[in-house]
Amino acid sequence: MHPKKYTLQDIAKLAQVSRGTVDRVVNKRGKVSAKAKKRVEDVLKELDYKPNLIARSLKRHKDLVIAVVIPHPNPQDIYWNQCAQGIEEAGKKLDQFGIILKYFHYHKSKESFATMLELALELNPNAVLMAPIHYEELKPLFSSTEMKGIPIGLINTPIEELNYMTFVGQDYYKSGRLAAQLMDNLVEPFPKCKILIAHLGIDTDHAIHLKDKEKGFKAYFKEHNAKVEIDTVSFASDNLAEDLPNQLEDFIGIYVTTSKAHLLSTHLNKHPKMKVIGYDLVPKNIAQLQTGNIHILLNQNPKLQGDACINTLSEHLLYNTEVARKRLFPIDIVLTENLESYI
Amino acid sequence: MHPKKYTLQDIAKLAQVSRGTVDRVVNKRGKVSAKAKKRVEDVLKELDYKPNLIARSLKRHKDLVIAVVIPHPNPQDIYWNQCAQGIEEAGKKLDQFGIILKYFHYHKSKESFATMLELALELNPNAVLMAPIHYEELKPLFSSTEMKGIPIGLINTPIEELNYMTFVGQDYYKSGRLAAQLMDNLVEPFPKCKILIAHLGIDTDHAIHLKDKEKGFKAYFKEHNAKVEIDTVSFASDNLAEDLPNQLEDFIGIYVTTSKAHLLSTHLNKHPKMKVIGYDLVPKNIAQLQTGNIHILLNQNPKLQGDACINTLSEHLLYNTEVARKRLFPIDIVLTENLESYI
DNA sequence: TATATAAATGTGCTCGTGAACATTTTGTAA
DNA sequence: TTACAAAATGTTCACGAGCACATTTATATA
Repeated sequence: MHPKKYTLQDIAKLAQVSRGTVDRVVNKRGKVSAKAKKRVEDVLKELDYKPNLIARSLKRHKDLVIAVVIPHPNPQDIYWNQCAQGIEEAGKKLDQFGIILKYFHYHKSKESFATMLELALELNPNAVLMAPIHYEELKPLFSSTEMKGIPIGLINTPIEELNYMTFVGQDYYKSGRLAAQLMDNLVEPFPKCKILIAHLGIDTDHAIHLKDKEKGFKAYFKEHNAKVEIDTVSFASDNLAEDLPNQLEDFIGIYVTTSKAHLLSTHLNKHPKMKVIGYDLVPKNIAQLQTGNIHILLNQNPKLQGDACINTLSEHLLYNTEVARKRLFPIDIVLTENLESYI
Repeated sequence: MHPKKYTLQDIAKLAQVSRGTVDRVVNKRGKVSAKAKKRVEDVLKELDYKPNLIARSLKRHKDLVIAVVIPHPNPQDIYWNQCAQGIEEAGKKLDQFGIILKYFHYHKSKESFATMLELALELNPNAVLMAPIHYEELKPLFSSTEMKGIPIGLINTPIEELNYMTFVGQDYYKSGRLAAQLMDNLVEPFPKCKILIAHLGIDTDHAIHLKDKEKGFKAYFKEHNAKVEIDTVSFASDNLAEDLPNQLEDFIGIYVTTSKAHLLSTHLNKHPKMKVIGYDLVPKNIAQLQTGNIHILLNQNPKLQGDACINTLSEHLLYNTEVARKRLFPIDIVLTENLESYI
């Protein structure tokens, strides 16, 4: 049942060559005659040889370095904070295998990002995990020859033009569609109703995604409930007191595309029937979910994403496996009754 | 930043003893003088020595065996089928580390389970992963001395009396509560409404869980919407034609606690406004979700559960780590708009 | 003190691979 | 054919820990 494990020595004997030759074929080091190469490859295929990774990483004494270039995980920024947590936890386990992570946390400016990426590249890392928030500014750095050959894992923002190896994130358009479906189920079917899309406290790092969410949200209603009227507002500041439309009573639901849904709380007291859908399990949002001001939170699972991205990269470094180019995480729907299971 | 890794040899030199002596101290093999032992232990503590697990498992030539005792994963039974899938996929990666899985699939009878568990124990496995469906019958087997010392991972059913090492599963009571909340949000607030809890096509292996779901469902409504009337029906057979109450029109929603919600389809055509919540992403359920007969599916994520359980056990075997005693998975809420991301 | 015996300590080989090095075979030009 | 480099192939050691075995040291007995 369980396949016997073959060693280089076994292969060598069967192919009637030395272990060194097999090693050269397996690791594509060249210096092997075509004839020998074929014999070895035949045996390799025949026995389905898989190198013993334990032995391999024992022998390799130099550490493999993964440079992690992400926004600074300050506690206020739950997304990157949790993401960093996932990365660090995954990193601890990889320590065993001689993989070490070097962190380059940047502040949210193009300059900081560029600096950190350059610093990271100076290390000559074996792989780079990064969140390319300022993607336009990135292009010159990416095209530089320094980047050549280093496997790149992207998180949060897939930039197709880049030659990345793997991407971990979500589909923001679908996230918007899902929010719309939830809203559609939540609100009572009035003959006429208005819903507000609110981009609150927007941060440059997610601006692009917000547009995708908006598109998805609108697309859903266009397909399923065209009589619903949808307005959109954006506020960069955290202070909504005077900015929010006074006529909130016209609306029956608010879709907050950022993690700032909790900012609405003071306004919501006047509109107890308002349905609110927001993002991310930040403490303030959780509190509002429990008081009933927020009805649904969508969880992007940044921690799992960080974990997944690091694991994909390290798996590639260690085992040279083919990796999925895209890994889209499901969007978890969080209500009060299943909140606990997510935290 | 990164702590240097010390080897037995390093310790030996500093403690002015031989590598063998250090080895004896580290592995508590005895045959060391008190004086030497102290010297070595001091150095060990000083340098915070951690054995290199890679080298250790390279040397260990005998495989570690995990016996997997779960219901037969036939394609009809999506839960165990996916669970087995997760286990097998996790197993493939562990192959590398000399961990092999031996399967003992049982048919759903006490006898079959007992037989398989005994067969598994005869192997003298290093760990056991099992789904203890027939838990009452288990007790004698568990108390037997054969079980002593073998780490046990439970999946699906936590049995507190057992001395298991780790459990992976869900909280069924909370699952019921969540379903209730979703139902509560879905149905329009009529002055009087009746909701049906349906245990359809019940299988002995989940019978206990179904009761928990029912309790949770009822508890939620008792707390939040006491005027809702809740009826309960159970059908073991798959043929509901004559069994289902004719007066379905009295009900406004149905909570199906099993993966058989799709069986309702023929009846639902007559009741287009009926809200249905079911479990598991089986193809038939998915089809009904897409046609709109089923509104929400709760996904128990059996595959991830299998993966998690195997990984926890093997991590313990390889690295002797402390493991979480309980790992409760969130219940995913699946609508048409996020269905794709789960399959 | 010599001798037997146990306890303590040290040494050497092994696991499978990678890489440096040593050796053999092949190819090419005089 | 000889000479000699280049290419191909073979050999050896190292990685760190575990374990069997060899060796040294301490203790007890006559």
